[in-house]
Amino acid sequence: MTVDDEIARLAALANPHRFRIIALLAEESLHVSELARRLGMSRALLYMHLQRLEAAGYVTGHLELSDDGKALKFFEVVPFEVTTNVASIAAAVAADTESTH
Amino acid sequence: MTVDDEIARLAALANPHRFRIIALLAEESLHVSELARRLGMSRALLYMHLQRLEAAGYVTGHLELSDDGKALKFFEVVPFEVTTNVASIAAAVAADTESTH
DNA sequence: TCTACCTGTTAGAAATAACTTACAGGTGTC
DNA sequence: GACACCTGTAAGTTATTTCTAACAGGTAGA
Repeated sequence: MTVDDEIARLAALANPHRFRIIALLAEESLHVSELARRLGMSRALLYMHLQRLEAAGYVTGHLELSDDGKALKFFEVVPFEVTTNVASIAAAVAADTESTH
Repeated sequence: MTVDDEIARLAALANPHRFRIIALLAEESLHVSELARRLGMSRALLYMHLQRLEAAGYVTGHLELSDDGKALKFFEVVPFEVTTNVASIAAAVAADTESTH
């Protein structure tokens, strides 16, 4: 695990909106507009946060066709476990300085 | 654990400089100027990062008097283990919404 | 006194993240 | 056609974080 990777994983989680997104999706898979309604935030903003979460691998989205023919983008959580401690950080930094030299 | 607390813990780690600071201090306790020299960064900037780390409880600093009478501010890591997963996030969000109502 | 260290703070610039507004396009129903 | 849903993006603003430059003050030795 490289430093950039670990930081990306941590940074993607470090946001109150994204916490609430994960908490909601943990209960049930929801499509974007419904999620925006429940969280009381704009769809455009939600998209940004979903992109960050998806880029880090915490959630995944897929288009689904509803009964009445509408295309809905559903998102669901990808179970994860992020563990960071002194040793893992030291190892990441060491791995980085090794590869650069 | 409240949402703000967990986010503060995660955000405090999510920075390459702070990773390197922790990695260095994991090997040995160092004073600010020496640390700045090894990392190749300005003291003012280092101070900012150390404050964030100390505020989150990852490092701790104390003044120490050297043999020749100079006051040196040494920092050392406080062993930690940060674990985050879907359940812990859901719990934090739930605890938050409980207390607000 | 001058030099070489050290701690500590502040004001402002620069870079990044977060957020808003405003689009364009689609399907189905009244 | 008008309305009520939906996805998706781009431009521009605001807020936050990060970083620089500059300062004030201290001790010890040549």
